[in-house]
Amino acid sequence: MIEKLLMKLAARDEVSPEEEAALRDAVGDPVDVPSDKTVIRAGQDLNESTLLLEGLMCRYKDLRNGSRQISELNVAGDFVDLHSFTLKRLDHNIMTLTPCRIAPASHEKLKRISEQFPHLARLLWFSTNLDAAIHREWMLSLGRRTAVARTAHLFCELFIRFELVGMTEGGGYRLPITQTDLAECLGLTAVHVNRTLKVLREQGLVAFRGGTVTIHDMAGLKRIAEFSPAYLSLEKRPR
Amino acid sequence: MIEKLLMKLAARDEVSPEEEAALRDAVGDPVDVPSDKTVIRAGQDLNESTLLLEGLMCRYKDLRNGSRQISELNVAGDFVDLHSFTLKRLDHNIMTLTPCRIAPASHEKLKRISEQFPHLARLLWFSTNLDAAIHREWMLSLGRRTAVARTAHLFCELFIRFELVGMTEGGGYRLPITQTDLAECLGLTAVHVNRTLKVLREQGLVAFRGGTVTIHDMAGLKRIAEFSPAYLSLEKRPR
DNA sequence: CGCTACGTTGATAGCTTTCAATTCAAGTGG
DNA sequence: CCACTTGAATTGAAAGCTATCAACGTAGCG
Repeated sequence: MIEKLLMKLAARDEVSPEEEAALRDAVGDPVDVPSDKTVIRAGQDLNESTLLLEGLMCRYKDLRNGSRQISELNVAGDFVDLHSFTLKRLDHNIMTLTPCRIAPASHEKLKRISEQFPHLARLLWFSTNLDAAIHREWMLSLGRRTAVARTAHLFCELFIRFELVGMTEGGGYRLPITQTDLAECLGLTAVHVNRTLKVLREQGLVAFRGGTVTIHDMAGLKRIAEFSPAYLSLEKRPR
Repeated sequence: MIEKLLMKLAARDEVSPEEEAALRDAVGDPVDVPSDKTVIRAGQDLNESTLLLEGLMCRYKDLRNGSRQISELNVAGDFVDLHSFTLKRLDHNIMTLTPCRIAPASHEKLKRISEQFPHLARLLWFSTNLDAAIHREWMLSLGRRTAVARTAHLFCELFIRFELVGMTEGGGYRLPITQTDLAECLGLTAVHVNRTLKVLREQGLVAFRGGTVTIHDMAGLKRIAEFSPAYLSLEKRPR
């Protein structure tokens, strides 16, 4: 059940059998949630974190005028709100973008991990630091990249993140979200995302249709996105 | 020396005398660094984290065309790269924006803290999660707020962060950086920041001149920024 | 008294948004 | 099997916010 989470952790550091057991023990029974449902609301008091087993979720905030910014896309294996373990209340909402299966991990058990398995705790800490690194890259996109580069960059990032949990198929992957969802990730309007996708498609770089991303020219895509995977900490080393 | 760091932590949770001692023990001798110096470069292998004692620093990334995005401003008392403890290599550069005094904290000692003082470790973990929360708020600014709201929001955020370490004076604070620096935080050009500052000034909300921010109408400033301090986790509670 | 960094202002260009329509795909019911 | 419905994707035209390019003002300094 926590296999995808383990794949991601194991790509970054050794995980001992005892640590794996502790992690398994911390995760409770899975629950199914329909699409487009806000699972966690900003400000709510939390005593457990949520592990995403299947599906796509996102973190978002919105403004009074209704405009919304998604701050992270979460794929299977992601601990969508591990940061609530220390924050206790989140500053953003979390919703499903597709039907999802999730499982809780009580803060009580996570606390025990932090006391009895310091190395595992550091790995979990690492995971939240990785989220922050992704946030910084998105800031660079939002603040400085053009719409085309920004969109290309997101497709590159997701390729690697899906690859880490064995969810790419050939040069692409399933991403069953709407152009409006994409727009809310990219700080653009849905209309402009549509035009931007058209450019990427016509340049033979990548196609996003019917909820799947097909990368036709990875090198070219990375080039215009100025994509470098370093921020994803893909090295396996003691942490 | 670590007083400002302690002020910030103590605002969020109890810090025991033993924990305080462990923290003091982890921090090495201070060093002075001139302004505009990149102290840490992306990709470099790190075995210590840096505590900012005095001055202003920032994290930034840039694109091939030379445009730069600052992803966080760090004030005195901030651990500017605590996340390098688990990341080991940073995805961004860190530079001084003013003359600074910094002090190192070896990863070795931090590791010991994670093993012997799990609660203190959680507080440090909390600090990095707080950085991520700030990142998310900046993403909302970069992606969805107008130039005026974005600038106003930054001034609100900094007011609270300076207040936490006792560095506000009346309705304002020192912020000895250039409009170009601000532009790199806000995802704007320096020229547009200049015009935006003019609007804020003429509306009687806030003035930024000679490196100091003077807030004339905090309520109005918060209103146009849609500023709510919740993301700064200002509650004192067990973590 | 020039030099230089920073701040200010004006005019113009350009990317993205807005507003509106139209097309497409998929599901529902007659 | 085919209208009807609905959400999503496309496309066009116009408006708007921000960037660009350039010039000029200001203040600190050797």
